[in-house]
Amino acid sequence: MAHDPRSSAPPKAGRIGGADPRLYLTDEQLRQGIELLFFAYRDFTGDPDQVLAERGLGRAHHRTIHFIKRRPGITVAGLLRLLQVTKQSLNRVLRQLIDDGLVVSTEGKTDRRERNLHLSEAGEALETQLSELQRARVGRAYRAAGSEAVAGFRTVLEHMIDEGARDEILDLVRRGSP
Amino acid sequence: MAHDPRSSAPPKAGRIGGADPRLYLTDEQLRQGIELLFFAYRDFTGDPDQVLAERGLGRAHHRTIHFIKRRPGITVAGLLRLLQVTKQSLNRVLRQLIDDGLVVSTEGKTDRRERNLHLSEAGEALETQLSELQRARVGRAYRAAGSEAVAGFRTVLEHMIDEGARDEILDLVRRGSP
DNA sequence: TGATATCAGTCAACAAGGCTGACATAAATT
DNA sequence: AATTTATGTCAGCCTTGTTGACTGATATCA
Repeated sequence: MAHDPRSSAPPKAGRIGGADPRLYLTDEQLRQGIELLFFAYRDFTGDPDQVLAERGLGRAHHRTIHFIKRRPGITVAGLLRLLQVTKQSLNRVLRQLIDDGLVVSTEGKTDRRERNLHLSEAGEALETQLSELQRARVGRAYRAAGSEAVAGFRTVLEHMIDEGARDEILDLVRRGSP
Repeated sequence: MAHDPRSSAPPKAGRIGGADPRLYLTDEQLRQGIELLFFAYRDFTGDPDQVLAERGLGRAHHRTIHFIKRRPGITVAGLLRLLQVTKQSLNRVLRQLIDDGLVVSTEGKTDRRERNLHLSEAGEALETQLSELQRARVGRAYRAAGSEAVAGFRTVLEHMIDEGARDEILDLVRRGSP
């Protein structure tokens, strides 16, 4: 890093240096990136929360629904790997979704210990409603920023993911199935 | 939006027409952006959590410390506006930080009802340790992605913030003080 | 076949960190 | 003097995460 991270006086130029070789990053620039991420993510997750609250659901249910929608037939273990929560924590959420008739759990075809998870019609409808809100927000931001910015946005986010799991996660995001 | 949000079969091209005619946005692209944001943010917030856990603190304390560091002397009300939590919720966190000697609360100079919040030396040290981790991650991602990507990253994030509060927040992020 | 491992589900207990409502105090404002 | 504002606190509730222990059904291995 270019200068002492402990110096509290913000450096003059917020400029992000030249095309490639030595990217001159000040703590101030990094801190702005951090705050931007905080505020953007807060609003990004804020939209669906109201819809969810009306049905007595929370953000955890949203994440679960999202990944089941995206990877129909995913097993409980697969979902656990994606969400990185404990089995007990997921089970409580899943239990509620199944009881509410939003998620359907079926016995595994080849391995009957497994459960394959799908959205019911009602689940699909809710997922659509929720993701609509987020797609609208992201879509607005993408359009306002332009395609080059979008490419940059994605590149930075990709590099922000833990290096160890990066390739696996990116594969997963792009291909859809684990 | 271009296509029926209720159609469950993923549309070939869920184009969202708009400002930039070259920008051809499919639902798939938007969904990838959403997932990328989810995974990146998870890892981004993950680093400090271990350090915090050792001291019996959580993410809420981190956010509080971050904003006090960034805006020394901020009042309780100011912090409430930034964090958008209830007074009771913030107070619990703040109480703990003050009791642990990480945050100092002093009577307002002009208005003695107010409290001005500052980090103690110990608080500064912790903040440095925590933000170091995040700056390292963001810095790595910035350097790997290059300056153009960084600009795009910021632009998209900025547009993802609620339009109503956007200017205020961006001012705040850039100028530092509310 | 019999032992072991794996996948899923559940019970119980706990903690962090949100929330609401009610209320108290001191200081500023009208 | 009355009211409003800034802060702090008590009590209770909810969601969503955790750990640990244990069960049942099925798959796999020796």
